[in-house]
Amino acid sequence: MSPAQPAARKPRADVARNRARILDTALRHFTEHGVGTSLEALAKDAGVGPATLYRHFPTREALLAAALDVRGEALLARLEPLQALARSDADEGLRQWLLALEGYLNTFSGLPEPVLAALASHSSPLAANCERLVKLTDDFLRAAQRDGTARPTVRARDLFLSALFLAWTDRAPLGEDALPTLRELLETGYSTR
Amino acid sequence: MSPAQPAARKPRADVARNRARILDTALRHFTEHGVGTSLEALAKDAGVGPATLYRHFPTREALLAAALDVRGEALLARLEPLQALARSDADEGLRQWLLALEGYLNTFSGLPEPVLAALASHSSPLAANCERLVKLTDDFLRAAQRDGTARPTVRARDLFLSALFLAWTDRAPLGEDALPTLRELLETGYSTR
DNA sequence: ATACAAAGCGGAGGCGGCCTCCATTTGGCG
DNA sequence: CGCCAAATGGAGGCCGCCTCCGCTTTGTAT
Repeated sequence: MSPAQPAARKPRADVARNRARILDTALRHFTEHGVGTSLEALAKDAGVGPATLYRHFPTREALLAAALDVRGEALLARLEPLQALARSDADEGLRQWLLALEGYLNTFSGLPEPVLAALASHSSPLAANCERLVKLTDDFLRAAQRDGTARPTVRARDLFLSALFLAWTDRAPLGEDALPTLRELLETGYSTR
Repeated sequence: MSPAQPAARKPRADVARNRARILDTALRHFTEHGVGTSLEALAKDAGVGPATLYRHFPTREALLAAALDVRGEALLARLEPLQALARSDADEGLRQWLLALEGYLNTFSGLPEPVLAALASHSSPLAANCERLVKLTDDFLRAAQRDGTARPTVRARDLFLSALFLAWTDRAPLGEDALPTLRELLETGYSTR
């Protein structure tokens, strides 16, 4: 039932090729110039016209979401070990997960902004990605709460936002020790120790 | 010694007039459209050419700093009562001050970004403004620490960043109760209760 | 009052980024 | 090989940033 009655035409080969080129270039440009990089320059560098870029990824956020999915694989690779850790030490597992999350939210400079917007908008291509991460955070949090090492009033979204906050400030060269101190403050806020 | 030898010329009258017009319009535009508002439109609305705007305020940040100084008066008006409160209840004084700070950092939509940048850059027109606020936060914090209601390892800059974070998330329509929960988490992080 | 010069002014225009038509090309299929 | 739908990319309109540069305004000296 999913394909309509007339036999579907095989998709053209250049579509996939162009999509791959664009995504590849996007990863480079987002990494080097941040999420605000010029899409025009990106398209030129990928060897396609602006229209092609916009056809494949109608908005900057759509492209960003696709690029994040690629980078997200690295995060997911770290997931299982952390889950194992959490089973023996829920507190440490949660802490490490939040650190990994912070790193991920820092994948591209300027990423926290659109992520925050996505958290609120619910209709952004990034939203699904974020919700999955909040869900995972919730798993770690629940384990820690069962162990009594995390306060019961804390919610997963709060922790996600805390990691987002840290990622946000990461990019600004504040003092040497500003980040660790902030992490500690937040940790004190959610943990029972 | 401050004026050079030849008698200085009285400054022209239109300079002050234009500056006032621009600043006035800037307050309106920043309030209505956020810190990213079009400076071109702003200039037109103020009845001056773009060049005049840029002569008075060479960068967006300079204009923003001037506008914030105006709005800052409202914050300073709340300062003395809060200081009085802090003398009798340092904990509550600090909490209220941080709330006032959060509100101030939300004066214009999008303000947290440039403020964070200013905190790091040290050469931004906003930097002086920020440092003054950090200094004030330090006064409240020290009082609370003397009273033993604030952890001794916390620093004023951390609290300022916390308020900035809350202001940053304020603008995103997250859940109904997201903000209070976050405030509570941060509060738990810096206080001894 | 008038003339002068310095200071200030604003429009015009170059630049770069965003995004969208649409004429042309590409590639799958018979 | 030829057809045709799908995909492409360049051209171009729009907007915002920012800077010259010729002109006007304003204070001051006569």
